[in-house]
Amino acid sequence: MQPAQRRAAILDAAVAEISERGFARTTSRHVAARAGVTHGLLHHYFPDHDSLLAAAFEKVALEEMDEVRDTLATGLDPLVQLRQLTEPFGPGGGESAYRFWFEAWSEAAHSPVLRRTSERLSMAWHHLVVEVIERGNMSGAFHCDAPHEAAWMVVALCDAYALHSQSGSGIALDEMARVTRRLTERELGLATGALAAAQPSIEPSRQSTGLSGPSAGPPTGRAPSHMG
Amino acid sequence: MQPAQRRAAILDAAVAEISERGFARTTSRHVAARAGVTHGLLHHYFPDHDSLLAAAFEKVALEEMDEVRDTLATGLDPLVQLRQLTEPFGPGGGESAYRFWFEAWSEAAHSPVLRRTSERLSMAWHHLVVEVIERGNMSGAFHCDAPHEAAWMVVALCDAYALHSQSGSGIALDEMARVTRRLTERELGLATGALAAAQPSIEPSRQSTGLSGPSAGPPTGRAPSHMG
DNA sequence: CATACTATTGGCCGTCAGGCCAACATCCAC
DNA sequence: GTGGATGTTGGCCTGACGGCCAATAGTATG
Repeated sequence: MQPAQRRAAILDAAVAEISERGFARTTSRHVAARAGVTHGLLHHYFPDHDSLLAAAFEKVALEEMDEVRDTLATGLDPLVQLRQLTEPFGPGGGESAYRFWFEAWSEAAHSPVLRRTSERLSMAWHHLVVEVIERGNMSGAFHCDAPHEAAWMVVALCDAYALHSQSGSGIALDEMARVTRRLTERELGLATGALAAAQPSIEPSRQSTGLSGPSAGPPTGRAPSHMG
Repeated sequence: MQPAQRRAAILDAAVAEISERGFARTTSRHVAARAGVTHGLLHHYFPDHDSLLAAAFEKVALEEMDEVRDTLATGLDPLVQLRQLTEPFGPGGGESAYRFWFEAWSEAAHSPVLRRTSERLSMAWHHLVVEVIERGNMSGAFHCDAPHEAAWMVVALCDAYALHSQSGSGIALDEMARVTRRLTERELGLATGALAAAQPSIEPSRQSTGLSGPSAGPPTGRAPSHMG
């Protein structure tokens, strides 16, 4: 196996371990075992344990930001894009894809490095939503007089969505989706049900984040709203 | 020191350690050191490490639910109560009080026990908000046709608030507070600024959660919106 | 005062973590 | 082919963890 592949395999294993056990409980030996190498080899690719965790986090973060850029570039109807933003879970699940980000949020409270990357992603994601809203305003699809604040509402509600799905909640996920949709419609001056009716004419291609195993998420599932 | 006091001191130390280091990194020895006892003594009060963590979590959870009940029982103007719900941070901070709950949310993804308690608190908190909204509807202060969903929005936004404050966010906390307030006003048919103008005539007494050190939070700070 | 029970100490054990490194395997350049 | 750089192994070290327990101090009760 080529060094680049080996390194990628180790990072994939690290991401999987972090998703399952959390940053604090992820051990070098478990990552090595999952990647199919001995623990001594990790030191060859990453100088220490923290470097491995940071690299794994950075990998997922970069892929997420690429996905944000791709979504912006599709040129789809703003209404359709917004629906994709407010419907994080496809039918049949996809919660597991959020687990890594939830761990990252939690760890960011302890790690300045993760916190900075978290902030970058948060801003990028908010910016995406603002852009979509403003495009919808221009095209006449929306009537939102405060895109900046409305975007924060959408982002925050999606984050809370992820939080409830991971930490145990009395609210049903479909109810949460309905609430998010209703908030979005109200803030954007849309008619009730307009968002649910929006269907993509073209499904944009998505790159895997490495989070989804064979049954980890829906084919069209996307990563969490942002991460911070 | 009486056994009950000692046990309480140990639990307080455990809560503080969990808030700072997280569940996974909290060690018996550190808790013992913070409580001013030797590590061997912990085994006298708690059979094992998990029991200690669970007891610490239960302690904070129970205090939180008591506070929920107290808030309901004050009989204050619904508008004032709602403002208290949507303004989790007093002037000058109080973020540290959220840290324990954020850790609990994260840990709930790994622990069925914490997850169940989390769900209980989530339901209790949502129920409180629904009751406040319905009382406001009856008194004429609000005009909300969907208290159930509106309550979830408020709760979710407050949770996202806590999340952003802990995990690093590009959004300023006062902006988040403004967004939350604006959402609440819109969902409840209030005039813009009505919530900010609401001032409590009587400040209800609050019991400490044991989270706030000398400079941990504002005197009037309350615990997070709920926990799940 | 004596006794019994509780609280508390401090040390020991086995386990496992991250870090380190000598040795071996592999592969490409010369 | 030879040699050196690179990839890889597996064992060792130190330290810290949770769990455990014999010994001691303290206290209430008779």
